[in-house]
Parts: sequence; C-alpha cells; structure tokens
Amino acid sequence: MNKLEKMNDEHHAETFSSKILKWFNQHGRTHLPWQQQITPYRVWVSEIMLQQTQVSTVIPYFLKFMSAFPVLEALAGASIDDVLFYWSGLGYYSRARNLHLAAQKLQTLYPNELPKEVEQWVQLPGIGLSTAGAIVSISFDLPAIVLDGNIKRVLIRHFLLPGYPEQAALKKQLYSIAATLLPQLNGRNYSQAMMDLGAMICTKREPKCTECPIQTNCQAYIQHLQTQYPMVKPKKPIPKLSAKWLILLNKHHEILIQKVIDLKLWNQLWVFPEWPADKTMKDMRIQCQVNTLLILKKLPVFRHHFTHFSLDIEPIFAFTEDQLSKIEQNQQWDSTQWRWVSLNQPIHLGMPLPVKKLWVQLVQTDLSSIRHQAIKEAIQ
DNA sequence: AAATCGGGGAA
DNA sequence: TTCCCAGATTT
Repeated sequence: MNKLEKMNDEHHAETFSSKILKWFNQHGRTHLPWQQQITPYRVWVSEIMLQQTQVSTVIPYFLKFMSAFPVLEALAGASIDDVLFYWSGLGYYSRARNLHLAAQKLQTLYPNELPKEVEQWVQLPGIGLSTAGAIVSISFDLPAIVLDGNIKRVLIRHFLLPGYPEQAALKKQLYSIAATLLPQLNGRNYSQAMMDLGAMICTKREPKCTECPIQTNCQAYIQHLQTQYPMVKPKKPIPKLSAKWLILLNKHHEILIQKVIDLKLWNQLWVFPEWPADKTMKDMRIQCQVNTLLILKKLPVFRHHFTHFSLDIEPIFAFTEDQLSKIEQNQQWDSTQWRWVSLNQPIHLGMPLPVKKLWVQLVQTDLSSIRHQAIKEAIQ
C-alpha cells in the first residue's frame, strides 16, 4: 500500500463492513415477514425455521406459526401436538421440539425480557453459536457473529480459504476472521447484509461477482477461482429403503394412526402404522391390536426422498370389523400413542409430509366403495 | 470427526 | 437427476 492509498484508507475508511452496509442499504432485503415488528421472539422463531431451509419455504410457515403463537407465552403454553401441527411439512422436527422446550425455559429463566447475550441463547436447545449470533444481532441491533452457509461461502471465497466448511479447523478460522470484520455499530444490518450478500450475490453457482461490493478484494474472484470455493467434500451414496404402511379403516369410517415414539426419524409425529419387510400380517394385526384385518387394496408405491436415504412406501388399505370399544378395552391401548381419526374432520396433529399427502389422497377417495368392491371380489 | 435429521427448489 | 439451503445435536 503506497502513501496515497494509506491516507485514503485512513480518512475515508472504506472498510469491509462499510462496503457491505452501503450495499445493503441499496440492495438488501427488508420486506421479509420477520423483518417487520422485530422482537426477539419473532427473530428467534424465524432463525430456527431458517436452519437448513430456504427463505421462500419458510415464509408461509412463519406466518401461520405466528398467528397460532403470537408471543412466547402462547408457544410455551401450547401442547407439543399443536406445535408439531404447525411445523408439519417443514422437516427437521427436532427444531420444533427444541423450540417448544426452549420457550418454556425462556419463560422460566427470563420472565421479564429475553436475554441480550449470545452466551445465554446458546444454552437453550436448538440454538448454536451462529443462530445465537443472529438472534442477538438482529433482535437488539448489537454486534454478534453469524456464520451460516451463506456467510461462510462469502468469507471462504474472499480469503480463498482451503478446506471443507464442515471441518472444525476451518470453522474456527472463519469465526476468528468474522470477529475482526465485525463492526461495532449496525449489528442488525450487518448480519442481514452478510446473509443477503451470500444469498443474492455470492451464490453457490454463478456468483454475480460484477455486482459484488467487495469484489476488488476477493481473492477467489481475482484468481478466477470463485466456482472452485468452498471446496466440496466427496459424498457417499445414499441407501434405498422400503416399507409398507397400513391404512386401517374401521366400521366408524375412522383411520388408525400411531405416534412415533423414541425414534430418530419423525419422533412424536403421527403416522400410519408401518410394516417392516420382515414382519408378517399377523405381527401387524398384533401391533395394531385388532382381531380382524382384511386387506382391501394395495395402493401404488411412491418414493420419498431424504438427504441420507430414500424410502419406497407401499400403502396397504385394509379394514377391521372390530368394535371400537373392544380395542379400547385392551390394556395395551394408549390413546397418547394410538388414535382412530375420522377422515372428514381435519386433524390438529403433526404429520410428516408423505403422511400428510397420503391423508389428503384418502380424503378425496370413496373408501366405502373400495371396501364394498373388495368384499364383492372376495366372495366371487 | 462423522453421522443424523426433512423437505423444497434450482439447474 | 444432483446439490444445497439463515445448523444443531448425538455418537
């Protein structure tokens, strides 16, 4: 840096953060739902929803969630079934369970006003360092470090940092760099600006470097390596699994659903009884605690994709002649785990998306005609 | 350090 | 199809 540049640097102070903030004032997003009526509660909920989930997906969920639980007290006082109902289809359901739990903790620990320290927020379930930084900076307009996927990409390219973003060493390096860049003022806009820059300009594919406010200092751009960074970790092939789902209809035109308990996937959500390949029909009958079980129709197999595996689902439509009372007399019966639900009235319970979709399909189907048809065929 | 958790949307 | 997105938690 020559003398003139140094003088210019000192007097006009075109720092990293000032360029970012200036860009944000002209191009940043300011009309997202959680950017209106900013409160720590609303910011917190939005940040949890936005973990691993794109903005456009989150918006309708955020609006409905806020209508149902407008303030912390409403969320803390709600049932987990109710919370999961509003989360249904959004995925990563542990986020909703942690959100609910954290709401209750917050109410106890901070009855008057929510905390302003990152250290206090990270102690709550579901809140890591980055999310805590986002909550504090955006809620209170304080300086706090956010390091989401977007910001990591901006910094990795800008400083041409080698390694995978998942690696602890790189993460540590990123926090250190982020701390030196963090301005003492405009914490809210700076956090938002960095995220917007990553989402709108410094995109994964085809970054719009010519529109970037920090283009001239970006090492990746200077060396034409912007598409090579961040480095991509090699991925493993995903396994394919299959399962059968039992859609059991009773005499009262109700369907049997089961609450998933103590499983890693879809814990506490309501699903159709699942039938693993190694189980017999008798096992299924026992599992569902019914004496009679008549298979009416096998519905077409459909595939559901997860990040780490795919699942082929074969829905089996069946009928039981058991009286409802008989089933409920069973000592094993637990109404918190099993429920007969009428197809006609919408259920206020959490269901994962493939269950939700199948449910909608069933509502539109004339089940009794299928039942009569199947019985007729059986007789012939 | 690696695995795990869901679903949407872009290309 | 494949990849990845405002990550955190468990193993």
